[in-house]
Amino acid sequence: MTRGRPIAFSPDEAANAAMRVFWARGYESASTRDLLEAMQLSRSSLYQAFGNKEQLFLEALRRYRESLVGRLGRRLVAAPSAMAFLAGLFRETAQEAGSERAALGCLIFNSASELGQHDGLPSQHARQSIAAITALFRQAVARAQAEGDIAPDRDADALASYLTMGMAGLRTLLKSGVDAGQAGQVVELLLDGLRR
Amino acid sequence: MTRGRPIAFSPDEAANAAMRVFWARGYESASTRDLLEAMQLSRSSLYQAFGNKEQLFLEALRRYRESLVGRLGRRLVAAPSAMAFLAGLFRETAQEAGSERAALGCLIFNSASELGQHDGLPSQHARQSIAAITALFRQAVARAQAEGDIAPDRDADALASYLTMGMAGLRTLLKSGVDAGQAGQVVELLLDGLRR
DNA sequence: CCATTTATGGAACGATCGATCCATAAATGG
DNA sequence: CCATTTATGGATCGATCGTTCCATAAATGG
Repeated sequence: MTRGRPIAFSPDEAANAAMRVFWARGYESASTRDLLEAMQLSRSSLYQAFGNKEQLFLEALRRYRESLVGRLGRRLVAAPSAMAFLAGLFRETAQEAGSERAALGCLIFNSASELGQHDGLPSQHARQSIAAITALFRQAVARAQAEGDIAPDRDADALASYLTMGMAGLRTLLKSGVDAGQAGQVVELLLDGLRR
Repeated sequence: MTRGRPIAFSPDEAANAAMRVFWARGYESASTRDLLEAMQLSRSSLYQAFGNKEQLFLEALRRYRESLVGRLGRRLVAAPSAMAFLAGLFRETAQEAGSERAALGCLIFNSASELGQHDGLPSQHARQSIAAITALFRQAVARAQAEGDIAPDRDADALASYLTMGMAGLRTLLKSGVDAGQAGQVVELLLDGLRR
């Protein structure tokens, strides 16, 4: 059935390598040289397999979103309570302070900041990803209300946006070099805002 | 005293024009072509007057910070109460939703996100600017405590960082295209977290 | 074993990047 | 008016950008 020379690389691993490059350097600043080196393939193969830089970036955004939302969704389902999930997520993020991971930030928020309200597909994708994060937070808030940890009369949509704002702001603080102590205190204040 | 041909442009206006370009496009994406066009001067004049792109960017960051911190400082002093200052600032920012101004974001947070924890002077400058914003918020919180709007036993430093996180997160939400209604609700939740 | 198909390596493309250089313009002090 | 000093416009630099193209390698089906 298949004819011709078979590819000598894993498209999956190559795409993940590209994602890491975009994550660390941003869309514009990530050069094709950087990408080729990290993906360990030749120019021809990159363009043959992924089209061009923008399409490769879209693939990276897609993978990042799918991985993030999937992981958080599973974690929410497995958590003993939605509030425990939210508190754990934000506290762990605060604990990243000072690490290389903290310096990376989040590819979605990074891209939203870099691309803003552009017309292109990457910008649209980033905005949709933020909406997906907010939707996940909304699920968590609704469950926390059902579990009695958040008052049922509070606006779940507003609280979800509040959490998205909190995560975006927290990631900015971590990028600006805030220490784990400060980040932890901020997160506790953020969580207090949830409980009442 | 002064010899030679006088400059035919206003360095002050030129620097402000450069600041607006960096604000709208980011550091790396702002090309010297963009800058020259906005500043309305020739390459020679730019390099003669401002050194190079990085030094011009530093000047832009310096001006933005001075303008922002100065304006907010005056506004805080003039406000009937520190809490009124904070509520007004965040509510007005939320009202920018959907506007071109909202798409621009804040040059300081934009730069912190783009440059992260780099070694260079621009990154350092952005981090110091975030610290300056937090310091201003701390003043406001301390005054609000003295004025009875925030309980005196609360940690002013933590609340100041909480506000910086809130502003950074709010700017990200605005960039991602959230509407004024959602932004307004988020800000009210943020302000509730201040009062208790 | 040959014709066909696909992947690969690398040269090369035009465009643009930030930066430098030089001839010329336009002011000054003497 | 002339010598000097500084600013300006524009050509030009080497490097790098994203992308395309072509010759070659490596697999397949017949």
